[in-house]
Amino acid sequence: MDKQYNHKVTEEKWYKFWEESGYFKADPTSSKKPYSLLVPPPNLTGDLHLGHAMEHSIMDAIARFKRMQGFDVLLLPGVDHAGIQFEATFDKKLAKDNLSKRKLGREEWLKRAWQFKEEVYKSVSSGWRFMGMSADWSREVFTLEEKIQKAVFEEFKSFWEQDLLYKGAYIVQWCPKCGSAIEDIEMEYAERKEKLYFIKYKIVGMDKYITIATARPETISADVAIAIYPNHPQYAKFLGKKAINPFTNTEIPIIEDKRVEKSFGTGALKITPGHDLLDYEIGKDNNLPLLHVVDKTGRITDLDPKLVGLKVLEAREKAVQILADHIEKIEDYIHSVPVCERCKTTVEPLISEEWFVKMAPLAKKALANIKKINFAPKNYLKILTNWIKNLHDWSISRSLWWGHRIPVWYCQKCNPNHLVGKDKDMIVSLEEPGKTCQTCSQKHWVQDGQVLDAWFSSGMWPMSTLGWPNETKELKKYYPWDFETSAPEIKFLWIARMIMLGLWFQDDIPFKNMFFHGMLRDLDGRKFSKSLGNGINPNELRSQWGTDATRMALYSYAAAGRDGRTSRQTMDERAKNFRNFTTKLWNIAKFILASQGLALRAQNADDQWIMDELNKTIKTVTKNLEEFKLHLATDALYEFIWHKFADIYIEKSKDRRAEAQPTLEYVFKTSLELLHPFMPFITEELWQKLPHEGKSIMVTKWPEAK
RNA sequence: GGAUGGAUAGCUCAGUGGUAGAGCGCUGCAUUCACAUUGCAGAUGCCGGGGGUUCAAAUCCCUCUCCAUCCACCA
Repeated sequence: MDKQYNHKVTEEKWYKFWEESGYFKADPTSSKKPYSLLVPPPNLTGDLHLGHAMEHSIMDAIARFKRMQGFDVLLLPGVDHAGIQFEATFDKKLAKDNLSKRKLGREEWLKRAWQFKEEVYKSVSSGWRFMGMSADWSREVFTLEEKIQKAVFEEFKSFWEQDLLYKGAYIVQWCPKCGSAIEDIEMEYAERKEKLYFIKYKIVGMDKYITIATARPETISADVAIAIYPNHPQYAKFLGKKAINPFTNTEIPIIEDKRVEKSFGTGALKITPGHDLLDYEIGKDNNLPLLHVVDKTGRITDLDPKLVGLKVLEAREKAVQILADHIEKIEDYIHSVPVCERCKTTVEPLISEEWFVKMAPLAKKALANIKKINFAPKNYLKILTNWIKNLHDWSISRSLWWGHRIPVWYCQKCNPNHLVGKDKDMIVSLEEPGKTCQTCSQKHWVQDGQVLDAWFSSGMWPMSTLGWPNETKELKKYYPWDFETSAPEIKFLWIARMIMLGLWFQDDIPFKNMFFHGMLRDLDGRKFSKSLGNGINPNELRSQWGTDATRMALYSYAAAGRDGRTSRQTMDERAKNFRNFTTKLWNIAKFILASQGLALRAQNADDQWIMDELNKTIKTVTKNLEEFKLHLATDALYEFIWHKFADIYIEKSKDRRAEAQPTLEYVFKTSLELLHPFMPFITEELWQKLPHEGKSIMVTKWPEAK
């Protein structure tokens, strides 16, 4: 045996051996019981970070454990097309070559986007096969590939036929930079210092004024009313009268609404239903008109001839100048404004034509069945249940090009405004319809220009990856999935959607065990991000300390739902400890193998003691793995192997070497088997050197306590 | 405003009714012995504050303080 362990050589050798032996492959035709694990698909554009490394390490440990227990394991990998993120990256690249969407046109843009996708994929995909993950790479799925496209179409079509889809003018959060509606959960808030303007409106026919407070004077020409809170001490007497908009000189009604805050400003609010969510609701309930004064590029529309063409902030300045005589006072005002999570642009609420899914029936079914899922930690059942209870309809359209294009075709001649309804000239179809329009008997089909929210497809991931809507043998055997893991970050975006869609389309929960790992953060508790430059590259850790040691270091952060703080130094310290552990294993093997063949059939109390301890360890490790408590399983193994077997038993065995040899071999071989799910490489290397049966530790039988 | 976590050794974290734990760091000793990528020994803690339940509380309950995350709202 070499004096020292070389992790690089070993890892490469055994990974290749395992893959070539077909050990990673699931076999839907086998009679073994299935155990299925669905890998959360990483974003196409993203480099894999420490969080992925932990996710992979967790899934792989469970997969290897179940494989050794005799299950037919499917560990299924995939890749996400990452809608907005990919599109933004690609557009940036095009801009460097002085190209743009407008210059290329949709068809050419998509052609190049796919080429770019291939390039990106080639450069990053090999990096995904890391941490020793025993995934069935032959089944890797991409969210835009044909199989998934078919499933997404079926999903859309079913919703349409079940009358759960509608398209409508609705107030949405619009990102002018991304040029797309975004959802609440895709926004974040940034604190901004702005001004609060107190503007006087004259009451028609009276020499009295009503003062409102607003941060957005530039939208004043889209005002359609003034609302006061009920029983306003000063203003209630103006109810039913009209006020004069000082900017446009038009008359608008004064109404009462309990949603107006007493304590904010003057207790009176200008109602701009086209550009504010609350105003939209109040406007709708009072049958007020809907006016747009800001367009989708963030500029003032021709509704306002004085400000037309100006950007929002320029318009605000000019509006304030024009309104100077009507402004009672200006206060400094610090508040949080919604910004786009991706590009940090201020989000503009405005009216847009979007597609929606009616969620009420899906939510109902999810709520009736969600308890069947075993959540780790348990409190996620409540968190998800509460969210689903308060669910709004799901806005599924995005004004992007990179994604699943909405499979709806309109007759350009008979339905030029692209209206939607069973009686409209439109067809739900993946391809351009072969038939003619029923009104004009001609073919003038144009497809809806928007694409579907990426989560509309990833929400179907548990089914679409298995071939749904076809009743494949995979779907029958592996659905529902036995194990799914995720960062808590996407519990609503992804996990809740999978639960609702799985129950809706497959009439069963998508996974039996849902494990939320914690978020790894830096020592100040901040997220890892490119812009902060605080990320830790898992590959550097692997090459310095070995994949096995890196995995073990990550398991110590793998308690369900617990965030962890770490740094390169902290990771190094932990990984170093486990690198030392691999060295220890190596040296134990050297010691045992030096006297191979020496064997006397005799036992003493020491042998009995270590066998008892081994049995206890088998029970602990098995139980903790069954309960997904990986950190406790690895703790128990580390303690047993190092401090009981090596420090005590081996030391004592030196006086009675031949007698102890069979026990030494047996205990060590069994320990390696218990350790294999966590440290796959060194355990294979050493197991192969010890007397053993079978071709690989990977497919040997999981130890049982005696 | 609502919800959910967390506060344990210098640092990062386990532990969830029965004599306070690990790793790293620190101190001392050991070295022809499988292993210095080591072994042995050791120091370090009012387990956030206060109250309660119990024979017994880091652990269960109440309360306070601080921290974090998520959700809602921000005219």
